[in-house]
Amino acid sequence: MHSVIVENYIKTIYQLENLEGRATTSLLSEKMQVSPATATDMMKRLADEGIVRHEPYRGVRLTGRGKKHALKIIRRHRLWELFLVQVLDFEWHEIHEEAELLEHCTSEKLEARLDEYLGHPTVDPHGHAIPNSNGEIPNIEYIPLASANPGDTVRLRRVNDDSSDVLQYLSQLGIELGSDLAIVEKIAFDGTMRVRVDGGEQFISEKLANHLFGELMKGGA
Amino acid sequence: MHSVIVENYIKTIYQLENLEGRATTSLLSEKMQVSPATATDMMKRLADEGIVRHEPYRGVRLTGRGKKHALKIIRRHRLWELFLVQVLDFEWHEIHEEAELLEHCTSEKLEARLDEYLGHPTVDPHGHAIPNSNGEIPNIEYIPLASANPGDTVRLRRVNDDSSDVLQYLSQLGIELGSDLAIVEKIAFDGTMRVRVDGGEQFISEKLANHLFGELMKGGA
DNA sequence: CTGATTATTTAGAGTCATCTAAATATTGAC
DNA sequence: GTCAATATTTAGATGACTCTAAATAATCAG
Repeated sequence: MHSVIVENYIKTIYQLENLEGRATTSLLSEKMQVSPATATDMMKRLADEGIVRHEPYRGVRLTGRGKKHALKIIRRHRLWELFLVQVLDFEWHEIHEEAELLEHCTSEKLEARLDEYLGHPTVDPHGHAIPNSNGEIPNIEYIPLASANPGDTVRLRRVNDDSSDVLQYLSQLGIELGSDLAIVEKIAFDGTMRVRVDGGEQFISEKLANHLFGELMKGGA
Repeated sequence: MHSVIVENYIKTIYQLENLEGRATTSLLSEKMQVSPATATDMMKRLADEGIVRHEPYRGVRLTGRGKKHALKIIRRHRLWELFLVQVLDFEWHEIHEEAELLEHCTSEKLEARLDEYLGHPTVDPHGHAIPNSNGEIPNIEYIPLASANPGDTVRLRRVNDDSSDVLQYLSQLGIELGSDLAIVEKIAFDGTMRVRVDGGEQFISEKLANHLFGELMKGGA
């Protein structure tokens, strides 16, 4: 079995691959908070183990086996997040760090029991899909709020940000999964949006709007 | 903070101290499955940190601080055990190994939420007292089944064994916490007991009987 | 109370994950 | 297309935890 450290590299490589196409030395070293030399070493080690394919100077991509590993860890992470919210009454901004630890001490049986207790859930409290026990993950297409226009209403379905601050801020604005965000105005200059939520009006920066995903309910391009 | 490894040494020292008065090099090395040299190293390290007091060639004893550390870990272990049984429907023989991992990835907040969810419990599924959040642990006096005599009935309150096999075997015999064990006969030769439980008769070896603790209900010396 | 046995410690070394500094390869500006 | 800037890899070293083998201390039998 892999150490906690190695599991975290595998998970991070998966995320970088989804985000950037592949995990380069500098991206990996930044995300893992280690020196580039350390990232290179680990990429070579994982390549030797058949978890990734390494093209020197061009980064790594997970193999099929590597992808399965990563999805297993992500599944456990997201099951724990949901469990913390639904059972132990945690807030959505408190769960990421906890799950980051718990995901590495979860046996097959514990994973199965969590899954069962939660009724075989398909999404976590941030709206991310939970891979099934075979490591399959549905690819649900939502649009980023930033791509919507004045007159559109977007129903929030996913927040692509594990940062506690961002999630806490959204809660403060009265925004949660399922909230309908009606775009009143989009400021051309910096992309900031004025949106109506539950009767109130809020400003959402373009940067934040790029992390909010949902379904277009009415209005259009 | 301490590594998982160091936490396990601290916990093991606590257990050995309770069992044998102090943790010697050989006991510690055996329990931790490391060489005696490694145990010595760790004892010296923990002494430097003020977790234990080390008398060379005579083993270690936890300091006040060390004891607090140990009881924190044990508290988390036992809360998780109870949680696994009560919430996730685990059997009592399946929980030790799981809790052995979870105890090391439990934040203050998670510990508090577990405790709250379980209604501030005082004993775990094997009947061991759960230390409170100040690291205080009540010392409840029960008698070992082995000390009881024919005619006595002992109500089972604690099983001093984390081995999955032993617990599974007890379940097979229909014995659980709260069971009344009526001693029918004690074989002089090897101490084996014939006991009546729920209408059936079972044999319990002296070795096992020394791991079963409870209250004397009737009969006497 | 002495010698043999057993327990403990010391010495020296290995592995894993990490670092810094130096060397090498790639990329981008002109 | 060449050279400077940037990214990556290599080389050598460190700390945490582990080992084996050798040295030393404690214990026990006679």
